[in-house]
Amino acid sequence: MENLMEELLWRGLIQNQVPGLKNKLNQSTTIYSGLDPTSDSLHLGNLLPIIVLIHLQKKGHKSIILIGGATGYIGDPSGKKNKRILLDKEVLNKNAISIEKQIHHLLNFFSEKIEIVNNKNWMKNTNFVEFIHYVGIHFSINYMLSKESVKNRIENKKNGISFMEFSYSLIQGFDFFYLNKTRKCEIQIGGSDQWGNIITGIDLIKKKTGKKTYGFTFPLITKSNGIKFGKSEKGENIWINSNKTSPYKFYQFWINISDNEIEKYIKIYSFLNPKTIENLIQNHRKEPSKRILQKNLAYEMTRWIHGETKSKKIIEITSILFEKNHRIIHILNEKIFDTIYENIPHACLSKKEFNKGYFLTDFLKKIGFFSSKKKADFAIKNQSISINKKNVKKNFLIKKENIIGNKYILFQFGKKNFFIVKIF
RNA sequence: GGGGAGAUACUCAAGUUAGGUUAACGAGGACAGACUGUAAAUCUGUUGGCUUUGCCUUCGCAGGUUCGAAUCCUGCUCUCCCCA
Repeated sequence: MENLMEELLWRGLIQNQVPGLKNKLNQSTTIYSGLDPTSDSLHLGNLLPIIVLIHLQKKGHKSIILIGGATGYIGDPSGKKNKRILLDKEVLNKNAISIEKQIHHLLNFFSEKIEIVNNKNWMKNTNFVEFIHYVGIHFSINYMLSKESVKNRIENKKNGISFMEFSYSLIQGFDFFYLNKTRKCEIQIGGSDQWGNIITGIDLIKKKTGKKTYGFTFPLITKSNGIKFGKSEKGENIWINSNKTSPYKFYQFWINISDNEIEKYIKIYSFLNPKTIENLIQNHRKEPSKRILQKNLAYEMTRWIHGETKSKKIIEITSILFEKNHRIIHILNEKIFDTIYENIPHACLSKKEFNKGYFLTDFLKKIGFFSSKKKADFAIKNQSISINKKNVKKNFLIKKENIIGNKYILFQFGKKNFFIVKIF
C-alpha cells in the first residue's frame, strides 16, 4: 500500500489533493465517488472514477460507488456553462438500475465487490426545513458564492443559476457526511470539476464531528484538440453499452489514439502494472509503427468491457478489414463474413431487389452507407470508395460478380469506414 | 416603461448603405485524397438536395413590392446592450 500514492501520481490520476492524503492512504480506509444517473449507460468519462476506485480496492481499501438518484434530480452546476436538462424521477430510476448492472459487470471482471449506494435512499424522507437547519447553518452564503461552479453562473446573466442548483453542493456534502457516519468513509474522489463539492463535504464533516477527512480529484482529460477525452470526433460519447457504441467502434476508438497521447492514456485507463506499461512504452518508442500501445490498450479495454471472446473476434476482423492485400478477402470462409457482418455497420438486401440493378451511387445511398447520392458520387470521384478492398475508379452498375463469399459485398469509404451488405 | 443593436449554412462570420455572375467571401471544425503506421505534421479537394451540361430548396417566422430579394416594405417571434 506504500506505493499506492506514487502509483496514482505516476498514472496521472491525481490532480488536486487534500494535504495529508498520502498518510491516510497508507492505512486501510473507505473511499467513495459519486456519479449522477444522467444516462442509462456509463461512458468513458464517468468510467474514470470507477477505475480509480478499483485501483484503491485492489490495494486493500474499501470502495463505495454512489449513484446520485437525489443529486441527479437537482443537477450539478459544476463544470456546466448552461442549465442542465432536468430528468424526471422515473428516468433517473431506470438509469440508476441499468448503470448499477453495468458496474456489477465491470467489477465481476476483477472479482471485486464494491458497495453501491444511492443517495435517494437517505434523501427521500428528508424534510426541507430540517435539512436547511442541519446542513445550511454551517455554510455562509459568501462561502457558497465563492465556489467556482457558482461564480461562473452568477457572472453569466443569460444562464443564471437557480436556487436548486445553487444548493447542489450542500446535498453532495451531506452525502459524504452520511457515508462518513454510516460507513466510516474518509475519502471522496472525483473529476477535477468536483473539487468544490468534495471540499464542501469535508468542511461539513469537520464542523459536525471535528473529524478530518480527505479527497482528491483526477484531471479533466482532454485530447490535444481540446475535445473532452472519451468522446468521438463528432463529439459523441463512447459508451459502455454495446447498443450505444458497438464493440467494434469501441475498439477502434482506442486504436486511433495518436502517439503523443497514448502513453498518457494507457497509464490512466489500463490496469496493467506500471512495470509492464513501462516496458510497452519502451517497445512502442522503438517502433511506433507497430502501434504496440494502441493495440494493447484497445485489447485491455475491449476485453474488460465487452469480454474476451468478443474482443478476440474484433481483433480478427480488424486485421482482415485493414489488410493491405486485397486478395485475402476473397479466400475467407463464410463464417468470418458472418462475424464481420455482425460487428460492423451493415444492411441486407433481397436477391430480388439486388437484381433490379443499381448503380454504385444509388446503391450506397440505398443501403444507408451515404446520406446522399451527391456525397457518394463525390467519394467515387475522389477514389475513396472500395468494394471488397478494391478501389473503385468510377461509377458502375453493381453486378453479381461483386458479391463475394456467396452473399456479401464489403464497402469501404476512406481508410477506416466499412460497411457490409448481405444479399439473401 | 424609454432608446439602440441584432437573428445568415456544423460553428464563428462577411454580404443588407445604389435589389440581378450569391448555394451565398472568409476562418475554424469535419470528411476525403497524397505521404505514412488505421499516428502526427504538411499539401490538395469537398463541406444544401436531386431524376446532375439542368432542376429544386435555403440567409429568424409570415406575408407584400418586383421580371428578379439574404438585400426593399409590413406584421410577428426571439436575443443582446444602454437609460429609468
